[in-house]
Amino acid sequence: MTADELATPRLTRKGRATRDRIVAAASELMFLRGVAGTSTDDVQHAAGVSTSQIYHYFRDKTALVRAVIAYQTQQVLDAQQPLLGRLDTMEALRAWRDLLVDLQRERQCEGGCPIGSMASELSETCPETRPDLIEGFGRWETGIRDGLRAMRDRGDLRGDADPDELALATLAALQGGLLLTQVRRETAPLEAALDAVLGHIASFTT
Amino acid sequence: MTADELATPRLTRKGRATRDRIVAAASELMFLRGVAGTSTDDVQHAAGVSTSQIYHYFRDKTALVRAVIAYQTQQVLDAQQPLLGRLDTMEALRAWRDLLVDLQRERQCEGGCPIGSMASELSETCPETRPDLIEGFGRWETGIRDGLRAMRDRGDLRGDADPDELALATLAALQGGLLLTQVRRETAPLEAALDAVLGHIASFTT
DNA sequence: ACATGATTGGAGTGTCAACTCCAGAAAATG
DNA sequence: CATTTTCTGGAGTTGACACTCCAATCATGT
Repeated sequence: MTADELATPRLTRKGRATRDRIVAAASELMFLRGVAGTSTDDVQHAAGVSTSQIYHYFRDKTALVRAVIAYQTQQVLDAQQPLLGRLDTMEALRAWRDLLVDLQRERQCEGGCPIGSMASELSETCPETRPDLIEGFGRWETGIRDGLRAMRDRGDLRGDADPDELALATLAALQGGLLLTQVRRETAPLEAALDAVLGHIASFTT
Repeated sequence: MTADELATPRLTRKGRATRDRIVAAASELMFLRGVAGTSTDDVQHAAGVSTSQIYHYFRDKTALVRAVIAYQTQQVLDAQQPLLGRLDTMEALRAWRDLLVDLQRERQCEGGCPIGSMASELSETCPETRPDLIEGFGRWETGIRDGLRAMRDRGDLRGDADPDELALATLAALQGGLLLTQVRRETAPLEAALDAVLGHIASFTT
């Protein structure tokens, strides 16, 4: 029960397609230019729809933004699969690290993290989106945490390792690394951040 | 030679005071509501000046934003003194960690990092501010790095510890921790992030 | 086929934002 | 004191933005 279905109870196949096009176009624009930097007009043209359609499928811009957050969360998690689903060995963690670094390099270190950027922009200015952002981060954190828990349950991590805390620290390092990488346009910060936290996790291996 | 003097070569004492009031007011508003969420009108009222004064002291909104970045950088660094100037023992690092956590708690985890928030909002939408943001982060990073270098030079850190990389990782962990703390309105992410990176640094101690 | 409701196009509205202009007050300069 | 420059107030301009409205068109179920 995302915010989607509640807003528009009945959608024909065509309607859903149009709605999806709007969300996809809005997501790309908001990723590139920020939420405030993206007007509904921009979204219209990019999606090839008319003014009224956006307001037919979304109550207001905030509703659209919430749909964009859900969409980007899915995109981000999908881009990390299948690794994110099995982060239960140091090798998997290192491969995941490399994937994240490569992804940033591919896009010339531009844009940062889609979720992180929106979180920063919206946390204070648009409180109603905070639950969506928390959920997005939460799903990400869960992926990391489950792997670490498996490692500890299996005995690969010592008992004094706290998977929950380590997962949170890992997500934080990732976010901070992405932010600095975005500003400086080089992957060094992301690499340093992830290497440090992975090194820390490795120090708990048996 | 900051951007300040270049823009307005001659300032009387009164002029400088007015300019400072504008920057201080803009900084607070932009911290609370973001750059895009702060209009020049808002700044006017908060600073108690008239429309033309803002454009007398700043060529445009971007110039004002650049001044705000410089101001916030100074504020952030000052708030961490004198600790930031002497981060050359694990005790100092831990005290610094506690200070950062306390600062967040004091402001109810709202707002995140003044520099980090602006970096995220402006990196893509306003490229001309990126050098200012890089410099702000750079000064912060330097404070951390110098302490770690001193530790290694003194022999408190092993030779295989890379102070530059560790400093970068520390700043990244801090930024990511602040972002998650801002979204979730609790200090746990910041604590986890800093504890992890400090633990990692501690693993290099002799 | 027909009725119902979803879907679409596009003109229109009110608000608010950044920025300009100009003229007068205050301050520095010589 | 005279003059030059900085400083200030506020009205005005231009454009963009979120959002509304209404009429027309299509899809769907019976």
